[in-house]
Amino acid sequence: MSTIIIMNKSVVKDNGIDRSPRKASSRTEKRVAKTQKKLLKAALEVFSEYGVDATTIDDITQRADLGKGTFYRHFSNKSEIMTYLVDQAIEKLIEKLAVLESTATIEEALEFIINVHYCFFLENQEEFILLFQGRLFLKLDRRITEQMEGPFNRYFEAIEKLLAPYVREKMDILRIRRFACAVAGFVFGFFSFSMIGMDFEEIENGIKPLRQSFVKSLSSFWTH
Amino acid sequence: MSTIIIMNKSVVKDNGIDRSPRKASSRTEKRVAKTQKKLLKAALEVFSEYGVDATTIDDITQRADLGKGTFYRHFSNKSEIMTYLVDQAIEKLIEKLAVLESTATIEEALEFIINVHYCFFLENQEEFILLFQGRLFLKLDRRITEQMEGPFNRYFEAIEKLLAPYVREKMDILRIRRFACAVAGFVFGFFSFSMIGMDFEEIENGIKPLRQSFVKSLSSFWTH
DNA sequence: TTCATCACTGACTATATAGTCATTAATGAC
DNA sequence: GTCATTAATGACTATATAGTCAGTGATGAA
Repeated sequence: MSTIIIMNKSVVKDNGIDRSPRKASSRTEKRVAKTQKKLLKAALEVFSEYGVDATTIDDITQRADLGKGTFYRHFSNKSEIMTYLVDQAIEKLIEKLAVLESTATIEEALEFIINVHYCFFLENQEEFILLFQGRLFLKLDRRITEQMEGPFNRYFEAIEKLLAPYVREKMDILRIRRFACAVAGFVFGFFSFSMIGMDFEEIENGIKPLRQSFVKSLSSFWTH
Repeated sequence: MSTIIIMNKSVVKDNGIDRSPRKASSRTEKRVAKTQKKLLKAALEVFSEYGVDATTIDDITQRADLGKGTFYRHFSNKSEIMTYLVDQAIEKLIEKLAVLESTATIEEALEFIINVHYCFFLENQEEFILLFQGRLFLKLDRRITEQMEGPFNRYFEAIEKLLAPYVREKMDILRIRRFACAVAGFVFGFFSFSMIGMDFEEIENGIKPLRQSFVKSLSSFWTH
């Protein structure tokens, strides 16, 4: 009888000596990873093209050039892969927000936050559209909502964390949340509407001066 | 052989004398109108609850307490009833925008525009959610897009028309469009994000001071 | 009251999609 | 090279939904 226990994606020896963390992830694991990546890429594409709701599993697997059954080896349904992608996108955004230097003034901090969103929008349009849709589901379908409140709350917390150093003693947590809403709303909203009949250069020309005034007004609101 | 030509919903005499615009719309026509109203109300409800995509025709007719066939007597498919509702909602919003007095200053005009959106959001949450979804489709499904660009363009034109009197000679049409985007984006975006974990009073407290600073910064942007 | 018209109905059909599973192909241990 | 394991496959089934249509009932003209 073998002493080797084979688990989902890793092999573990149970005889005292645990030889190496495994040369492991040989070709099979790489293939699996590659397949999953293909699925995620394809899903992100079709989600942003057709919308999450209108997308079928066949759309995803056809775009990924994989069999339908393969999808179900990796994800249990459409909602799962969407949640995964939303999570990933939010994480990306949070990561970019995290590098703000602590020496910045409130104006610099706000400018930075808006700019991060702006760059994210420019460089990751598919993710932006996905998040925008995801945001919408928060009000529409309670079941999906529960899966997605996590990522979106982390997003708000990240913004709140950036603003925390500038908070005066008795500033309400609600006030900060409101602030985060205003910033996120402005950025998402402006870009979303900009997407009708404006090209990139126009959007860029449009956002710059508006960003300045928005930052100015927000910081004067912030500091009373 | 009768000289009366019966058309879809009106009766026309073709013998010279056209007696009255018809006592006509007797009970039958009222019943038809009532049925259509029930369908529209039900559709608006379920669209805002489940989302347009997730809604089925059965959802609509069940909510309206009508047979499924009845739906198809009034609308040819889901997309048609959605377009109708979007059109209606935009018209409502435009109508409220149209009453701005021409004596207002630019600050007053901006304050007014934002306030109209705010009231519309408070009083017509279902329509607001529908428009928000409709806005999203503009980028997602080219076929639906074509049906809906009309209403959304009229919306932008309405805002541009309000701002036109304050335009300096050589102000670009693009600049005005950008401005309209910023306003619409700010309002839609802020409310949309506000809907997560905020009640009405909080939203009201949140929007007021932000609106003031936003108006101030926008008007300074406007006048250079 | 009678009867023609047409709004309304909901069981039915056709179709699209989710999810399954027996089969095939690739991998890696020996 | 052989063989066990498991990833990938796509034809298949079960189900949900769109859209139809023969039948029912309300309306209004005579």
